[in-house]
Amino acid sequence: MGKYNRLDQIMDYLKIHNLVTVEELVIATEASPATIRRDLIKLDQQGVISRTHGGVTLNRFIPAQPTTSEKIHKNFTEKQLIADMAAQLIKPGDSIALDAGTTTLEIAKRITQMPIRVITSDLHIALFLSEFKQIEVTIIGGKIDDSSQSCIGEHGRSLLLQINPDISFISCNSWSLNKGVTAPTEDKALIKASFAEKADRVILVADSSKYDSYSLFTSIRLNRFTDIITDNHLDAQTLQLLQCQPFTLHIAG
Amino acid sequence: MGKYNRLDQIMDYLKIHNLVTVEELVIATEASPATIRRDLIKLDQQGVISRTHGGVTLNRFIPAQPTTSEKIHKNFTEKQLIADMAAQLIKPGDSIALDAGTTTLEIAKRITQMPIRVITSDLHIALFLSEFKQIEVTIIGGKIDDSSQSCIGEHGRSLLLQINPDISFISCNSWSLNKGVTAPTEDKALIKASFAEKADRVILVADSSKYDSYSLFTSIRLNRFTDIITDNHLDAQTLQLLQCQPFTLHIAG
DNA sequence: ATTAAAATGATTAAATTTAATCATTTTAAT
DNA sequence: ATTAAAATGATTAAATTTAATCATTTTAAT
Repeated sequence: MGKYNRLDQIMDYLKIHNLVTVEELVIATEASPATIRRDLIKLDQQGVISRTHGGVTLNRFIPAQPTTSEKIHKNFTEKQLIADMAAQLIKPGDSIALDAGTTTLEIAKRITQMPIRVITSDLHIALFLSEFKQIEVTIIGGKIDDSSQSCIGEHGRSLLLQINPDISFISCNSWSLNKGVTAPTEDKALIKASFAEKADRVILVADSSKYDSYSLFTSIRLNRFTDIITDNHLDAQTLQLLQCQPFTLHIAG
Repeated sequence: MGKYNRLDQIMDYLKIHNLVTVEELVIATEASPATIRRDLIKLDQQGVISRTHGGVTLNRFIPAQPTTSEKIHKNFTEKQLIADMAAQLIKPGDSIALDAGTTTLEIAKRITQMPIRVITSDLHIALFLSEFKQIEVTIIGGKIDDSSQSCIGEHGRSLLLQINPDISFISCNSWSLNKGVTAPTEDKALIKASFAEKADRVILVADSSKYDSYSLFTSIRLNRFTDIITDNHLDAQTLQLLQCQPFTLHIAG
């Protein structure tokens, strides 16, 4: 396996120190400023850090952040369009459930000023939303899955089965008409399924690039959803097929 | 109450954008660079943000971070000394429970390379430790308390009562021989008490400045603890009193 | 061991950010 | 309405960071 190199050293330093200068990393790694800058360019291209003229941080969350105001008004990704549409379905006073994921995090970013209750399995979403006073946040609890930094396991499931949200937003890495929403581990599949259990409205938020792929465990059949929000890059045939299904298909963008 | 001013605007911008430049804030607030810098100096003095020459972030956690290498080797606070001592009591393979708080977060920072299991109520600790592969993290779940960004309520308590850690580290804002460890709300007191329930060793980590103050709810009597770790600023009389108690008193520093 | 490629470090100029200063505008008190 | 104090904005020089270039060192393949 990959050995512990200077890039790992920089990453570990960034994990412990919020905002860092090149100078600090020079001291921590005993490399030259030029080398550190070259490393930072690599890490930046990987998308794991953010840089300014004079500062570096780990991208703990808030992925693919446009950094200049120019960019804010263009380069909307599919996920952002999907999140826009999803957020519009939420009304003040609602209780909503947010599955772990970047699309659901995008939804979270759009509801910060709304008086609502949110239940989530995602540490990033919980921490992010808990900074806004109008929002009451509940995290389901349980063992933390390293890759997604979200809760998995029976403990969180038991909480989800006790709660009846107005809307449950579920994201995924793979979905298809045949296999439904699938997940790579049984644990993750179980939590995802629990999100769909008690909600009045169950909404899949998934971009078209994830369509027609699948992982080992089926979590939720598509006909369990009341709505699916996706982007406008599905092919015509698929579109036709999905429009005949019992759920409402929303095309964002 | 205070109205929504430019400082709030800056803070809200920082909550959504990880790493930010003065230029961005100029655009977001429609103020001049000079004004933004003056605001940032204020926020920096309040300790809520970190600055470099060219970047600003919110201090999401990792409090009172020394920013230059000089400072790393001096200015150790009492909390850090306490955390040093606490971390030394942890052995590879242990299961430990970490109460919410900055002292326990300091402990977390010292055990990142150790193969252990950690259970915590604190979102920051959970998120922080979940980035290190050797550590298995569990969060107790429940409603998030805004002020401490940690879990409170019955759901998390039920998890704590199912788990038997080797050591439970408990922090507090107020402690005394008479009233024990106290907390401002019943919810918080209950969670804290639950941390002390099942652990083999129950350790209070609290600096001396918090001694002899109290809040409304008593959470844990001092004689429930097996150890107390504090700093060397307790007065002689108190010291003598505490040394006669059944717990082991550790003085850090 | 030799060689070529890649990585690193030092140097310098260019770009960017900050601090200091002072004029102007806004706010708050009477 | 008037006045003083505070806040803000513009300008410029100083400080800091970055990018570019090239020499040197390290690494990997034969």
